Amino acid sequence: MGKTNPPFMTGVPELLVLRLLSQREMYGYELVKSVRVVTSEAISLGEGVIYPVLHGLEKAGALTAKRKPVNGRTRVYYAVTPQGRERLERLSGEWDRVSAGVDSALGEAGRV
Amino acid sequence: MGKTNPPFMTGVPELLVLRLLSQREMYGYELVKSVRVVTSEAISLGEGVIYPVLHGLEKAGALTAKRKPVNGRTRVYYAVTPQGRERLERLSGEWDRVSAGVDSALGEAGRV
DNA sequence: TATACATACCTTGAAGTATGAGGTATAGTA
DNA sequence: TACTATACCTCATACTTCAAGGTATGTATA
Repeated sequence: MGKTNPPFMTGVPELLVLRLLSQREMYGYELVKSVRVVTSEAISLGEGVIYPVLHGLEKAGALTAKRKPVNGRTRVYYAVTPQGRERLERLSGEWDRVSAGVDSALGEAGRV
Repeated sequence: MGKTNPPFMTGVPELLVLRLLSQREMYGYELVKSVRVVTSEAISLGEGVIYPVLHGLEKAGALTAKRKPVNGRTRVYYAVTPQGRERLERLSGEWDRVSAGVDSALGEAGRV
């Protein structure tokens, strides 16, 4: 259903999640809202995107999970591991390379 | 086999092809080399990427193809249609939105 | 002559991944 | 009572890049 493979989004959720968690621990639902805020509403990721990313990164050893009961509800807080930081730096570098390349191409010889 | 779904690349080949062809007609093999040049070697797209994109865009009405024999070899020159220009503008806007969002998130509160 | 490289087109299989919709459950509010 | 916000989760789908391999001609080199 829904449109898959939207342009330019591949890898973005993982990058944003790692970036946000590198600043402080957060739980999934919180990340969903934070992404909207830190991207100035430019990017909005649903829970169906965030949770699978979180689980995948935990499985890969980039994150650790910690369950905390708060107000009768359970929150799962995630923190970045050293491995996760390496991953963030690698991804971040990739992003810089690709975005610089595209911007360079778009900028060539004036705008359309 | 080969690594698929590389981060941040989804939609990039299409954007670059449309952008390059919006400046002048080119043929596939030429586009392969041009992409490397205009992205300052940051992005390199193989023929296995370029040709399918070209065929897809032609089928979608964004490009027109014109066969020209040159030095005994046949070249297929592609040109952007008005529809293709709309597509370029739409894609270009998407790129600006997403990249601004990511850069904003990466820039928040200092680098890692 | 033989060898290699550049040009120029093409197809195919594989594999990852963002998305919307749907599902469960509790707490607070109108 | 009903609705909204919080908070977790799964699933099917379909799209797309990529490497590798294939064909064929022209040109340069040994």
